[in-house]
Amino acid sequence: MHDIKYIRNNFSEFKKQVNNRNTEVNLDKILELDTKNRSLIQEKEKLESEKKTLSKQNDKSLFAKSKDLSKKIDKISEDQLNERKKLNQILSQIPNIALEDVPVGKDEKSNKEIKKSGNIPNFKFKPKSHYELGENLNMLDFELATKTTGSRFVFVKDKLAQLERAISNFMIDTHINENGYKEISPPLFASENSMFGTGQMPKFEDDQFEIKLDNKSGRKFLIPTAEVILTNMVNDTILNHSDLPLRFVASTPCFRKEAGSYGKDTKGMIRQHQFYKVELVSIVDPVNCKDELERMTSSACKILDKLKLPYRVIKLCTGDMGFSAQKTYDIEVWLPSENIYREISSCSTCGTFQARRMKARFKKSNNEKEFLGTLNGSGLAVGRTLIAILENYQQEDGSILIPDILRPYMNNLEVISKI
RNA sequence: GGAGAGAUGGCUGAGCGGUUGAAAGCACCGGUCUUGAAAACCGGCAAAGGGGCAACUCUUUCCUGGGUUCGAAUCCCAGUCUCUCCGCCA
Repeated sequence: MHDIKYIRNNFSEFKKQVNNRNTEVNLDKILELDTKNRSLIQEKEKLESEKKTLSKQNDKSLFAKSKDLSKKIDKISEDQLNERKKLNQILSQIPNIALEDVPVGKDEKSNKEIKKSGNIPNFKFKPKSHYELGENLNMLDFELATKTTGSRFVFVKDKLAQLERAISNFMIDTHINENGYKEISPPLFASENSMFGTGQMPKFEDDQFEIKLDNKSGRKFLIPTAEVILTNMVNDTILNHSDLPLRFVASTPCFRKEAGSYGKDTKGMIRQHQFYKVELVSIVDPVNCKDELERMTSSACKILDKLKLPYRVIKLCTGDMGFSAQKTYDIEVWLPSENIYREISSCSTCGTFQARRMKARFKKSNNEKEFLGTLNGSGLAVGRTLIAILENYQQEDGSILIPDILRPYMNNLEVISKI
């Protein structure tokens, strides 16, 4: 959510920056609504002030007049609330604006590669896809999932299930022991308010799974990412400056409808309705957002380094970033079967955009309150890491070598092969 | 599922129709004292929004939404959430 004052005072600049974000919001309407809203407020307040004075006099002869004022106030108040509602509706749909160093562009073609790391494996045979490998091992079962559940789900079995768990534990351990994150095991349901806070709602409601608890309580949604629940830990709070930075890590299932991606990545477990992800969230003094983003991204890269998987880091352009992001690095891992890099992590700073929606603030030394900076990143997507290991560590006979660093998590198993 | 209790500023907690935006304590900030710190003492300290270059000023807010009243944190109704007890339960 943007500060209306900022919009008012920097309108043309703001408009230009929002247009870089591929949105079709009627920004001129904002100014109009804002002006209307404020003039109604002035009218209302003038009458309220009058009424207050009358009331204080406690004089019977003035009661009728006061009652009359009340009616007028009610009327104006209703109009004003109406205008403000319309204004907020528009404001809540405007994406964050990008930092200066973010490339301007319409789609992924304008993204900039900024780092490449690791060696692309040179196979003496034609590398198989992760689903071929997994199915041949009898350890990935898509058909079974179709039977029990439906499309875009998978059964991971036996040693691959163990490997998946190992990946997740290894990532968490690294982040808590080496990168200073605190482990959290959060709820997987989020309230509508939390979904609003991080920006999933109202604009992206169609991507979310709503859960019906009962008829009484408020709306609940399965988290599409732990970012929602971890970031909202500071919802409506005022932290002390000395509490900062807060760094959280959680490994959770994530649930997404993947609406609008029909026909995309239908084979394999690249795009599922449910997947595990290790998520990193930082809550910081907003002046530190940029540094924290670098730190977070390198925390995520470190995982790939340790797994010895080849990857590259991409700086997303304005048109390709997520709704709440101010700047985003995607980390892409090499997939031999596709001969391309695929996204395995996305690290973003949101500046104060989410904090403003959440009313998440901190107290500065002079007691002034300021909105917090929030960042989130995958560290990493567990399912996709499993895919990357399958494909990059495959051998000609279809067995999978286990990366050294994961062996302690696998009872020192060295290779996964068909039984 | 049944029965109760509650929701007040960053926190704890008074107030229960008319200078109450709200006592008190804690926390925090400034100062005195001290070589420095602590303690003690003095002072300050809610938020959001509107107007003004500014000093400043106005309005709203005591869970949310309605209602009663000239006037509501205080009374009434509905809702949400929290807690306790009973039942059920991984």
